[in-house]
Amino acid sequence: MSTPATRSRENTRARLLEAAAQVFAEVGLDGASVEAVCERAGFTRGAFYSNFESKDELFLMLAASVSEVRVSAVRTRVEELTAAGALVEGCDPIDLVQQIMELGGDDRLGVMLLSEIRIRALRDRQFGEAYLAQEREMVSSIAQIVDDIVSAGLLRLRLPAETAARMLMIIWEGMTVRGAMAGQDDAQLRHSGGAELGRLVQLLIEP
Amino acid sequence: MSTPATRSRENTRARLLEAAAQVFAEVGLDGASVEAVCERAGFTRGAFYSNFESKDELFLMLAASVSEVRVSAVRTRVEELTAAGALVEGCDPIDLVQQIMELGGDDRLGVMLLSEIRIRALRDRQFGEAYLAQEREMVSSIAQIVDDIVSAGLLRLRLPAETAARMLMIIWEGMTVRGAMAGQDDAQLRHSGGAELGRLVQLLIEP
DNA sequence: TGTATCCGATACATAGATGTATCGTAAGGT
DNA sequence: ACCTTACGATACATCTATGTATCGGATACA
Repeated sequence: MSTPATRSRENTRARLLEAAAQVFAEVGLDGASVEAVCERAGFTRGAFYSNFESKDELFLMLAASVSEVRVSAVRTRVEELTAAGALVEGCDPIDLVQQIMELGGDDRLGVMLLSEIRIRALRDRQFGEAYLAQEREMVSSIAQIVDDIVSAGLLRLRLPAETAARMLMIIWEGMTVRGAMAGQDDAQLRHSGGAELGRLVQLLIEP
Repeated sequence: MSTPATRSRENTRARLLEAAAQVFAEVGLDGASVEAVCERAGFTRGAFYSNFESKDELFLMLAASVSEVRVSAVRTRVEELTAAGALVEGCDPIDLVQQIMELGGDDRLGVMLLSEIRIRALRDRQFGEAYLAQEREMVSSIAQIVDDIVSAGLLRLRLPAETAARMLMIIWEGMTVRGAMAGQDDAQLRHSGGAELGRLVQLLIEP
């Protein structure tokens, strides 16, 4: 009766979104034909237009999904760490930051997809607002745990927590992107980016 | 005889390159048709294919030109500052960094074009190498002046100059991109980015 | 088993982009 | 003044993507 959203329909949409994530990452939004996405998902365009209005609508949904996943991943991780009492005397702040940063696409394709989203945010005013809003959420989640550590008296910052968190995010992004360019595999990518990030952390905290 | 590269031919190529810079920035490499570029330049596609082999070739030339301009702009500025003896006792390092960073496209379109180049660097291995190489040049130019300041005994760094320079570049890029997203006009863009950059500088130097 | 419905496949009409081949014209040499 | 060459415009053939309209089959329900 009231469409319980047929099981297989949801599945189709999910597969199309997944395929789109890959194809968009590989060749870009404009470079990707609807057909290419469908082919990757194992469908024809009939399935596509039955589920989405246009390539653009699909992209917006995908971007929203990616954002939501990233933000909530960071948030739950922060909550876990806080609840699990990881903020004890001997904890290594560099390690903590890396643990948080490692969530969220730092594989090669993930970086490319995020870049595609970022460039869309640059071109599309409205989309840009949403992108920045989502980023502020992430920053504030990170700032929160930083603040918790400071409040616990484990260390002191040379900057406001928000500012520090923003810098961490930007440096993290910059390093992952450059790592992906150097064609390193994912493990190295994580590691080399982490090294630089560690230096920034040492910079941020007061000895 | 030996084609002295007719005056008007060089001019045509320049106009096409300039138009391409605009159009690529606005709608992206894949989103831009050859025709759109030609129209912007006031030509038809006949002129285009008479001067370039493909859109891709044009893009590569444009990217090379942009890189070259940026690197040499920074380099000559560094030389100017060094030669002019700007590294005196009372100089403000924050100001210096901002002066250097302000060169190189920090207008809205410039940011978008650079992003387009960056994403290409992510997708194309060979191009990525070139991109990173060019960036290393910039970083080392910046590191040089930082080093000069340190050598002059005006201040001390908490990090190697190269690392500091890299962080400066990344933060600068991150801030300009986010500024452009917020839809600020160019002046504000420069300013808000500069503020954050200033904080990083204060972080980098030892009090 | 019959039937209604939903969903994805197929076929088609259309639009837009690409690249090439040809043409006209303006500049330069003799 | 004539001829040649260079350069950009025009016209055309091809290809690819898009979106829609229609069809076929599976599934749910009686």
